[in-house]
Amino acid sequence: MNKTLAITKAISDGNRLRILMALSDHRELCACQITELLGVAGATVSRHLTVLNHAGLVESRKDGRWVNFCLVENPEHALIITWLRNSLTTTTQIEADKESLGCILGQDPEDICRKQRGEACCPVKKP
Amino acid sequence: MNKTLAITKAISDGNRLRILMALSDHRELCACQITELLGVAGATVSRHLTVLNHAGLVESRKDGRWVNFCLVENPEHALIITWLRNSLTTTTQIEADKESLGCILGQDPEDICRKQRGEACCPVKKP
DNA sequence: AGTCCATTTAGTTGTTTGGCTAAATATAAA
DNA sequence: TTTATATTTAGCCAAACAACTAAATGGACT
Repeated sequence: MNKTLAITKAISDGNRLRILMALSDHRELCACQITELLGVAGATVSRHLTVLNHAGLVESRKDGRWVNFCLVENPEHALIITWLRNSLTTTTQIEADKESLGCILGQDPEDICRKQRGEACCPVKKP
Repeated sequence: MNKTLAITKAISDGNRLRILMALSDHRELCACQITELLGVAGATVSRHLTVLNHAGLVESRKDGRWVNFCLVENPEHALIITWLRNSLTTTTQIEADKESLGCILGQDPEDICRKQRGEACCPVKKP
């Protein structure tokens, strides 16, 4: 039962659901893009990603200083991911996130990180 | 997102998963039978059932002093219930529960409640 | 009415969890 | 090597939660 519980606990938090939906729309996102989307501290995002990873829902791929995350393609998870997509795609939060992600993907990750540590950077568009 | 979160939070507890699996095997169970299965205080079971009810997963039917619970048949929940059954039916905990439930259903609920309040289950005449 | 009793609600306690900041780690560039 | 920086880990705090006991509720019975 522990494996199942790891998954149900992993999906019982709003920010983690937002991460899963973002990754189900865009194959791969780096930590700073997810941080920008959620608007919480990078350390907090990292911990959420660890929870999702331990549940087997998300995996990471290192690319230099950057770390990219994507959903694990596992037939055992197909039902639950489908159910989450069905339940969430029409919610205002997830629709707003989809819009935000459009902006975020249009920016250079370097600029995103600069902004996140409080430095000035190129104009930022927000919906 | 709140509706979805109510469901994911509801299924993120081991005892509540046990309740859901029990109800998916036996159409209807009364509170004292579930209490007997889980082996925790009746008040605790009542709270778990309230959480499941608020998430829309479980409904109750009063029958005199007794209260019977069953799964809500809702197409929106079909996927998640199926996924839970797939993930859990082979776990030792749920298999043990299935066995226990066989015994519990064979007993008179009156006896179950007597036992739960500490009386001998097959009343012995006192001098 | 009065009693019994299955269940729920209140109130308490110890644990878990999600957030933060600051320090540590690991990689790239200078 | 030294510096810069993206991410993770550690440590802290407040809110949420699951368990318990005791009190309240509501139905059935005499």
